[in-house]
Amino acid sequence: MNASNNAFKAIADPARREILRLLRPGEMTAGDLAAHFDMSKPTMSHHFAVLADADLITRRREGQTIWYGLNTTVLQDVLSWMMDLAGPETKARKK
Amino acid sequence: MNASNNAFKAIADPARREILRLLRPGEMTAGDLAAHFDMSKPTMSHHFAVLADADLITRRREGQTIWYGLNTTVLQDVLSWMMDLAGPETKARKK
DNA sequence: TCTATAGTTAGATCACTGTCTAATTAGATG
DNA sequence: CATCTAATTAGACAGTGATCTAACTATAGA
Repeated sequence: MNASNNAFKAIADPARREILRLLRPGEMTAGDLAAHFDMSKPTMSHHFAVLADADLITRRREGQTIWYGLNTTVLQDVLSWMMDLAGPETKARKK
Repeated sequence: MNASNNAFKAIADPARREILRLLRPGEMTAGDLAAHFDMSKPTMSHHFAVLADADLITRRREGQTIWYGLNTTVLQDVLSWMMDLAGPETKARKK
């Protein structure tokens, strides 16, 4: 039912949150990203796949290297869900 | 390392997000919460426990019934992490 | 104290997930 | 084309997690 469920699942993992944080300033290659972690490259590839499946990152090939970038549009959904909860005490909205 | 990791894990489940949403307007009893779901009471109890462990909800006994309430303080942490990512394009902050 | 009600705890099961090594694809280059 | 580099896919494995039934704890009331 919830389309952004994948996004919530994706950000549940600390490594994936760190990947997103690293991508905040701009695109990075898969290799450079992987270098920040003490994990095998296949494991990193898996995390990239989960993030991409949730539409949290973009993927672009350039020769041999693959560039990943942050896609904030889905994050906006997650953000707005959270702000609905954490926002001002009373809720004077729809219905 | 990340203290609010439990919170991210907790909100990864759709049922638990719905619980939080239901608690938004105010406290509810375990039974009334459970009535909104097609799950056994023990399963609901498990979800309450996960949310409580993440400090996302409060727990209060009153006679036979237990009242759960939303605790937004941890949500603020999650929120601020997310806003760092989804915020304005350039980040002109601390190192 | 017996019983009914509200809720949790215990224990089992099955699916999913994070991780690894080995093998594979894709592109660049001699 | 042979080979090197970058990255992914395949397959296995252990740990976690969502769920259930059965049993238990706690409170209220007759």
